[in-house]
This record gives sequence, structure tokens and C-alpha cells, in this order.
Amino acid sequence: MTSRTVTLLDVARTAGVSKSTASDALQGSGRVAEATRDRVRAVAEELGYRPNSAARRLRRSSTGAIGLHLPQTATRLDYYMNLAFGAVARAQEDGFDVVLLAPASSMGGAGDATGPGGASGPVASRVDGLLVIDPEVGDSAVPGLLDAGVPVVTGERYLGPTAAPTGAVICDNAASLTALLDHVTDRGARRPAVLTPAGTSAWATALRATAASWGQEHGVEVALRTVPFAATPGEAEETTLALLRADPAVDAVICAPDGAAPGVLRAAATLGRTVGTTASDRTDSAAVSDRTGEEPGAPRAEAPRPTDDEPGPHPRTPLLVASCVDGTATRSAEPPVTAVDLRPAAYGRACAELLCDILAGRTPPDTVRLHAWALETRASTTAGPA
Amino acid sequence: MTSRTVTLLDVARTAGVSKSTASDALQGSGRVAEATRDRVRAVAEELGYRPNSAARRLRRSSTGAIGLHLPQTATRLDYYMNLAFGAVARAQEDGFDVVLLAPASSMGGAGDATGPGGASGPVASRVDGLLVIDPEVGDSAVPGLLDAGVPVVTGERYLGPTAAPTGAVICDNAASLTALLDHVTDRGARRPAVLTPAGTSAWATALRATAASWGQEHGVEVALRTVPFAATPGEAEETTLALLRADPAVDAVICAPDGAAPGVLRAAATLGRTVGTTASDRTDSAAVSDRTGEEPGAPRAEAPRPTDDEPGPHPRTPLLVASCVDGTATRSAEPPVTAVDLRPAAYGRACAELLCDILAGRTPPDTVRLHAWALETRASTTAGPA
DNA sequence: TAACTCTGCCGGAACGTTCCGGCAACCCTC
DNA sequence: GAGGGTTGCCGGAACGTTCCGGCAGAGTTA
Repeated sequence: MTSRTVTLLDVARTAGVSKSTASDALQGSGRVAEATRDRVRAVAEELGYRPNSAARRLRRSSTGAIGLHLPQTATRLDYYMNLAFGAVARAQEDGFDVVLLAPASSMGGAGDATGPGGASGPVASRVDGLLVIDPEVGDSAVPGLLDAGVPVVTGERYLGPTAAPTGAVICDNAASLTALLDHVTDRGARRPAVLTPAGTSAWATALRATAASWGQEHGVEVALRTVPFAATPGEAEETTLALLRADPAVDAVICAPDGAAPGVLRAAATLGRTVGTTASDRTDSAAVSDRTGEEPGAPRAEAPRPTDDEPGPHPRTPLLVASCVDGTATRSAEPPVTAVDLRPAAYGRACAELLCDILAGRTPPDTVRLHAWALETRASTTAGPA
Repeated sequence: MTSRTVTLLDVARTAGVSKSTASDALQGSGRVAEATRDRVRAVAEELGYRPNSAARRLRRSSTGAIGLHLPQTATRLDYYMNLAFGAVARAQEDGFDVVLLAPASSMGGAGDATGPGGASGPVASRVDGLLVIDPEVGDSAVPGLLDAGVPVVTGERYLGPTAAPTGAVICDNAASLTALLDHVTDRGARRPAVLTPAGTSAWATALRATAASWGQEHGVEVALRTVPFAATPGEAEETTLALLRADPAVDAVICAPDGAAPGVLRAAATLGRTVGTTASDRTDSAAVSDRTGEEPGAPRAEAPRPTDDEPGPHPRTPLLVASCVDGTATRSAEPPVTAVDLRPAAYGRACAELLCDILAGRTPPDTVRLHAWALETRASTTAGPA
């Protein structure tokens, strides 16, 4: 247990070889006899040799890290948290660290010559590549990142003017919203509504376009309302209340942002609209009660679903509810909400993988890959008998 | 616009000084005439000089980055997202990058000698310091991080056996839960319950201890139930249902994990328990309706609160609901839930700041700082008129 | 055996920075 | 006008790696 950090030279000396040979042996480069290689490896292991990453990076002129930029508005979405950790896991496999970029960061162009005590250099000198997730045209940090001089992979395309081509992992958002609309019409909806996301991300843009075009193609009038990119339940509730009051014939609401979906459910409850296809079949509440109600003496409150015996002005058709993004909110809502699972962790992993492939030269820097989504059908659009 | 990257030597030559002087001029170190300093700075700016971080780090033997470890179970909590970005913002001010550590990562001890294509070195050689947030005793990654050989700041204390002392930013969780219990009893609760978090984090441990001791000190019997560290609404709902059925006298539920609070509300609704002190005063729903109900012709559904005209077995006292952590879930619940705002962004910032101070030698490595919380009183524990 | 081609290993030069010691020149002061 | 202090600048040596060119020696061929 030496106090000094053990260097490659120490390993080489102990193994009785030169540092070049030691390096080659450990790296697998150069020509080294198998016996020598094994010996050096053993010595390195025994001495607890840890390559100095700074030295290695200096020599190889690579930083061993990739930057991750997330939409600043999205701080509160667990979606991005999962995505981030997916990216971290994949990047680690190629030996890359993931550094979290501050939303305000960037400075890609030739601007500030690193002030006295100032922040370390520009992003280009600190990372080998960049992951830019759901880039918004309005995000001032994005253009600087896109031509920072390092390979970039965007999660969803960047719709603004762009100089250099970038890699991208994209989702077929048109297809997923179409699937959602098809699903609710299959389930009987005659007049669906879509709460489309505001903003200039490719995701939001595609959803708005699809929401508008799907109706024309199917001869169905689709009601449209816009909600913030990362809408809160309150905002969705407000919008849904206004929507359903203005147009009581609406029988399905597709809420794009996942976190906001509970708001749609609350609005439905307020207006006395049953959620799901056939209210009579719904036994979710009973199922929950059964699971927890093993204590025999407990007053088995036959509590009515808030939406059951509804004394509203006039009977209404049930309301189907779905979301374009799956997440904790949709999964754990009551009833659970049908949603498109974008599989954020896998998505982050795919982005990191593409970037790693580009950095390793395994694929061209403008490669575009498709990320698969999955429709999670839940009680909010089905009878869901237990 | 030279294609070659411009180095310090280029700057020095152009400015007509030696590289030493150029370095001193830009760093503010050494003795340099003011005129020279300005000239070098100007040249550097003009040439677009960017210091090579790898070289700098090699020379200074510092990496310019700090690692951030988050509880693996907490991937879905926006709390940690906010905390992370707070830390990033603060770290940036001292020129540090924040690298996101994979939950499975670590490898602090002398174990694996960086395999051929393997991940880059151990965490100690990649970062100058570590931020370990809400360390759980059961987290296998934590011990390795704590004695990785670099300064560590923990967010909340680590309760396991620890070799080297670390810095810490802590919250007075006992005080915050006490405040919550005092608050609900002030508001009339006679028999509060606490849904304590499972796990071995300092936060969870302190809450459990306080929940148990507060009752004794106040001569009040506090009902206790344990829920997962990052419980879902469904889990909280189930637990609350069981709790309220077993003990209908419970008139306040304090749910430790923020994301789970809506589940308590759902359980209350199911059992026909009004949430808040005086149900008759509640006008939240109407307020929402007013805001959205501009359209005059819209059928102004006089939808009853699901919890109003309650046909439950027998009349019940209203239920107060609160949470030990504030977040999107508590803020946007219906009604909004009183919670302790741990101010995660500021917390992350405080952790990063302490680590920066330690790394800069501005404070001893075992410094402990207190982070202030704030009680956010909301409708779930008040009459909340409008 | 001379002329080759491999194989296995090594020396040394980078990579771009920081920092220490030194060296002129200048300014005091007696 | 010699001694001592200060100021401004410089040369060079690290830091720990990778990688290129080269060099012995063994094996192969003529």
C-alpha cells in the first residue's frame, strides 16, 4: 500500500520491461509476447495501477467525457432523469463519463478567453462529444453546442438552422400519436381531442402536425388545445375543463405531456365524466380495497367512485384518456392512463450508444437511428376489469 | 480561423513573450507587468486561445470535475433532478464539471486494473471530489465512494461505518417533521399518523425516530406506517386505506415521500373523508371553474366535489394531509398539499458549494453545514378560502 | 553464409500546461 | 557606487501517457 500513486513506469520497472512495453501490454497495442503481456497485467493488478486519465487524455487528445444537455424547462420530469441514467450506463461501457451541462452553459464560439478564476474552458475542450436532448429552437444554449466542434447526437431532431450535420436518435412521434388516436377510436371514441404541447421541439412540432392531419385523413374532427411543454396537472385540468364545457361531445382526451395527465382525470371527475370505456365494468377501486382489506372488523366503506352515481346535469358518454408520454404520473394515476412508453432509459442508452459509435468511428457522424416506442394500454381507455 | 488548435505557445509567440509569462499573465499568477498582462490577454482573446484542460489537469493533478452520486431508487423523483442542477450551477462557478455517476459505479478500492477496452479509471482519478446524496447504508456503491481518496460531501449524513470523515450538508429533519406535527395539531388534529419512509438514509431514519418520539413528548398517540423510500401514490393509497379503516379516528396523515402524497388524497376521497380543516369553506374547485369558465353558454356543471355529499357509513372528521417533502406532486395535487420545502436546487447548490470550498481549502474537509427548509402551508391543512 | 523478413522490445519524443529557480535591470539607501 | 531588495521576465523541468522509429535476434530462404 504505497502512498504515492503508482504509475506506468512503476509497473514497467517491477515487471522488468520498458514503459513502452508496459503500455503496449496493457493497451493491447503494439507487438508484445503473450507471456510478457500476462506478466505486466499481473504486476499492474498487484500494484493497483490506475492509469492517469489526464495524461492519457492529453496524449490521446480526447477527454473521455461526453456532455449531456437537457431542456431547461424539463427539470421536473422524471422522463429526463431516466434518460440521463440510461445514457450514463451506456457511456460507461465505452469508458466515457457523462457531464451534466448547465442549462445556461454553452459558449461554443470563440468568445471568452477563460477569465482569471473563471470556469474551465469551453465545452468543446472538456468533452469528446455532446448529447443534446429534445433541443428547442428557442434554447440559446443549443446553437453553441451544435457547432462546438465535437460530434453531436441529438435526441429528436433539431429544427432550427444548423451548420454541421449531427447524429440523431429519433422517435416516430407521428406514428405514436396516430396509434393513440387509432386506439381511442377503436375503443369507440367519435370525437377525440388532443392537448398538444407548446414549444419548438421536434416532438412537440410533430405531435401538433399529426394531431391536425390525422383528423382530416380520417374524416374526424379532432379538437385541439395547446398546453405547455411540461404542463402541470393544474394546467391540464384547466384546459380540459374549458374544452369539455365548450364541447361536451368530446369523448377522448389525449394529453401529450405525461405529468399533466392526472389533471385531465381531475377535470373528468369534476364534470362527472366516467373515465374508460364501460364504467359498469370498472372494479379497480374494489380490487384495491380487496388487497388492503384483510382486517375483518374494518368498516368496509362502500365508497362510491367519485364518478359513479353522478348527479350532473345530464348523462354523458364516458371519456377516454391517454398520454403521449408514459411516466410515473400516468402509471400511478387512478385509473392508470394509457400512454406511449417512450422508454426513456433505453432512449438515453441509444443516444449514448450512437455517440460512442460515432466517436469510435464505427458509424458516420450523421447517422440517424430510430427509437422504438410501445403503447401501454391501461384502464383509462379500456374496461379494465381488474 | 486557423485549423490547428491554438496553444499557449502560439499566444506567447504572438505576444512576444515566453510561455511562462503568457501562462502567468492569463492565470494571474507570478509577477507580470500590467501592460504585458493586458497584451497577452488581448492576443489570447484574438487568437481564440482555449486552454487544454487535459494538459492543465495533468500538470495541476486535478481533474476539474466532481462526481455526483444519487440514490439509485430515486430515479423518478424530480427532487433529485432539481438538486442535481443546483449542484451543476454552483460547481460551474468554480470551474468544475459535474459528472453523473452510474448507480452501479464506484470501484474505489484497488480491484480491477482497467481492462483492455474497459471503462476509464476509478472514480478517484476522474474527479477531484464527490457529492454523495442521501447515502443509504445498503447502497453498495457508497463505501467505495467515501474512501475513494478524494474529498467527499454528503447530502445528509451517512449512517454506515465510515473511515475518513466527510463534509456534509444536513437538514434538521427532526425539526421539520416536528413542525409538521405541530402544525396539524394546531389545526385541530387529535390523532395524527405518519407514513414514514423505509430505508437507511439519514432522512428516513430521522423521520422514523421523530415520528416515534414526538408522540411521547406530547402525550399524543401517533399512528405509524412505513412506506417505501420513493413510494408511489398507489402504495401510499393502499397504506392509507388500511390505516384509516383500522383506525378511523386518525385525523391527519403526514406522508413522508412527496411523490406519494396524491395517494393519500385518493384514499381520503375513497373513504369519503374531506381534506382540510373546514370542508364548508373550501372553494378551490369553484375558483378553478371561474378562471376557465369565460364561455357564457357552457353548461356550468355544478359538479359536486367528490368528497362533499358523502354517503359514507357515518360522518367523519376532516382529514389533514401533509408531506415531508415538497415537489410537483404536492404542489399540483388537488387540493394542494402542505409540505416541507427542502428547496432541492438550493440544497444541491449548498452541497456543491461546500465541496468547492473544501477543494479550495477555504474550509476543513469535515465541515458540516445546515440547510434550511421552509414549511409550505397549503389547502390540505387549512381552510384555504380561494 | 549472406540477405531477407518477422518478432519482441525499447528509447525518446511528443501532448500543453504549470511552476520553480534564476537572472538581469532597476530603485533605493547609506 | 557598492550592497540589498524588488520587479519583470524567462528557461527548463516536470506531469504520465502514447506512439513512432529503430534495433537486436531468431527464423527463413537462396
